[in-house]
Amino acid sequence: MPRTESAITNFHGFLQDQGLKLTSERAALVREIFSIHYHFEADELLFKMKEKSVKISRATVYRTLELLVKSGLVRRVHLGEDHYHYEHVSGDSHHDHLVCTTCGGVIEFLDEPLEKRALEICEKKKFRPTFHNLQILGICDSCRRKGEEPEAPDRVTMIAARAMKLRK
Amino acid sequence: MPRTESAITNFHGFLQDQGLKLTSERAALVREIFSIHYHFEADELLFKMKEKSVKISRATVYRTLELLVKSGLVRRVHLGEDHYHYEHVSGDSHHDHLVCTTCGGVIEFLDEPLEKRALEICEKKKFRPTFHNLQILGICDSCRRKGEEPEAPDRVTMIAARAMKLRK
DNA sequence: AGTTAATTGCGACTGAGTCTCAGACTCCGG
DNA sequence: CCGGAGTCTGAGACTCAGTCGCAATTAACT
Repeated sequence: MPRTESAITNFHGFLQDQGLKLTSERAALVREIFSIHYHFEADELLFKMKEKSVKISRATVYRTLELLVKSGLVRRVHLGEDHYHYEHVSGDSHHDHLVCTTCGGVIEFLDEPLEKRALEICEKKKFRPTFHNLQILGICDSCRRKGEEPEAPDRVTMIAARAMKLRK
Repeated sequence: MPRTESAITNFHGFLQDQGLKLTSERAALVREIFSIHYHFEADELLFKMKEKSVKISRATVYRTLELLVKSGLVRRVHLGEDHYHYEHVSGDSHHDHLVCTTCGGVIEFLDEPLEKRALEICEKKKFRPTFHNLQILGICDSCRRKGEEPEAPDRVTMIAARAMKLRK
């Protein structure tokens, strides 16, 4: 799977166009990001690098993510609550998200008629779209089956889930 | 315009159902919120109260907003970047947003075919939606006209714009 | 190899949002 | 109309994501 290396090449090209440099830190981050086939958070990435004993500072992680977003190799997504999540762009394209408020799971989808309709709306409003972001919050099938509406939308477990992430 | 008072009545009902109380602070916040006919941020609300010399602490503002969201009288929206924005629900319903990345302006819209399509997608995926949130980022008509693509998406001015908001 | 501008890490900082707890208030029953 | 139980408030400390400034380092072109 040479996807990762081609991503680095792409990124390198982008950096050169901007008069910027491809450093070992940046390359390592791209490699890591393209091995994560899911959404991730900035601090999660930082933590993974630390686990692998690749020393990269928080600032660099954030700076690199910003560059990657600008280059188009990585996309920023809002999922349900809180702060940002990221995902790498796999050559192919855009999709939207169904986010389960009970288990936190995310289902991706791409729906042509919906995309088309969104463009028509923009046209009507004379708005030139560059990107869009649709999340539908709700309850996924499996959560619905086990226990109808298992209480509050589980802020608690989501927080607990990330409590482990020691900082620094 | 008795909308505000009926909102307070609604909220009172909601609170009672939960065994909670309608305090003067909560009422004042509801009154303020229903006089803002646009999106606002939590700290902005705090600031407005301060301006009017109605003393309400930050904690109370956040706590009340949470209750209002739960009660359905206020909606949380993501707009473009950063943190949350809120808007009151005006009896009528849901809408989505076109957000201009140049001037920060927001155009609201409600499009039936699009809403319908979103529901169909949920059905297909056996997902029970409770809410959705669509933002389309791009360039609005007037920004497009004056100067094609006036540089970077103006993070700077957005930050400057809020720099004035002294804390406390 | 040398130069120079870009990059890094560090630690301090910011800003939104949360938590704790003592004192204040609401609301209900009497 | 009063008292008590339990909710609510304000203040300030705290958290957590993200940013910034700066001195030391490094990529990349010559």
